[in-house]
Amino acid sequence: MDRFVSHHVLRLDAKGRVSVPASFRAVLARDGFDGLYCYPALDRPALDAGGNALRAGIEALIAGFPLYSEEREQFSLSLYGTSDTLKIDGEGRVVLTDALKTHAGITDAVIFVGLGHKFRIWEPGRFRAELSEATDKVRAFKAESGRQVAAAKSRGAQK
Amino acid sequence: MDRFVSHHVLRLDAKGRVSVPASFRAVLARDGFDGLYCYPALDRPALDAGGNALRAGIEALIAGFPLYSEEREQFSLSLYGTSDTLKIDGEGRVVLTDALKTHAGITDAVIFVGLGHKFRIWEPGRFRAELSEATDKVRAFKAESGRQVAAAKSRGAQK
DNA sequence: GTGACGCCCATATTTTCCCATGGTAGCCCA
DNA sequence: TGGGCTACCATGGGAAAATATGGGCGTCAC
Repeated sequence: MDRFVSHHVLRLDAKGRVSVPASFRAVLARDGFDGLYCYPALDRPALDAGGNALRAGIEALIAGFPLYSEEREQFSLSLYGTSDTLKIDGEGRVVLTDALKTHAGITDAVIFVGLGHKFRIWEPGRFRAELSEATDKVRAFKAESGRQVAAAKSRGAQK
Repeated sequence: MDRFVSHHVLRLDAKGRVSVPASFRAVLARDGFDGLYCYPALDRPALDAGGNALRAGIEALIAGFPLYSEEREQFSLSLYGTSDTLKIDGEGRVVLTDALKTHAGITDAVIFVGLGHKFRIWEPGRFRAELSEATDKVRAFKAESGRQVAAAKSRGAQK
């Protein structure tokens, strides 16, 4: 497995620690990253997290802008400036910073959600809303492509 | 054989394990996938499952959207976030997660139905309902085609 | 001091691995 | 053709390993 998949609910303990799901840790280990690269998601109350692959992607994005350009400065600030590299303790747990927890509204439990090359950390209640919205979109997309295929076929048949 | 065909009813044991039908395991082995890629079917109370082929299809769908686009984020969330890569034990059994069982209403038995490149897992009662509905549709379609052919013939049209 | 943090150990589950058993389908040989 | 024989399959259960979680304690900064 080299992809983050599935989702897991985990609780924070009294010291604010959370276990990173074992399957996600396995992906991080394969990726050769010791720690957890984590930053607030740009446009939603959640956290993006991952290992080298995620970090390299961001680096590439920023490297795409010319040195000293305004965009580059802004992207660097917004992405690097708010990122943290969290330590993973011997038991596979991390401690989220206050800034991260505030951004996602996290208090005593979180959901880790695999997105393939990275994963996202949510406050459980907010996650459910987001998931059902995304699922509706995918369902609509599927229904739409079904109609297009049917239409293409009937055009072919008439021809 | 490199296609999932036929259907098999199997029971869950006290630990929640189910044997994957041997013929399906053979297809998975040929596909070179160690484990079972499984997720809730979008628009019915069943589970879709398969190996690399299935997984690659989903990956291709997601890769079709630009990185960081809203669609990509939502598709990843809904598809990867609800997928599981189940381990297959030495005897060819898997354990379905609670989320998967809930989606399909599975309690103590399931039916595996081959669909060619993937297969579907149902709670047996729901499958029977789905099957009879599908059969009615096919029957109606066949009757309708028959009428069209007859009509064409009566007009004297030739192929 | 005092609080935050890193590191270590404890423990209840859950999961994984291994071995056992009964049933069945196919096969071989008389 | 019929009677075993064998191989494989679905299923059951026990024991070992891994996981999530809780807590103790020393260190370092302030």
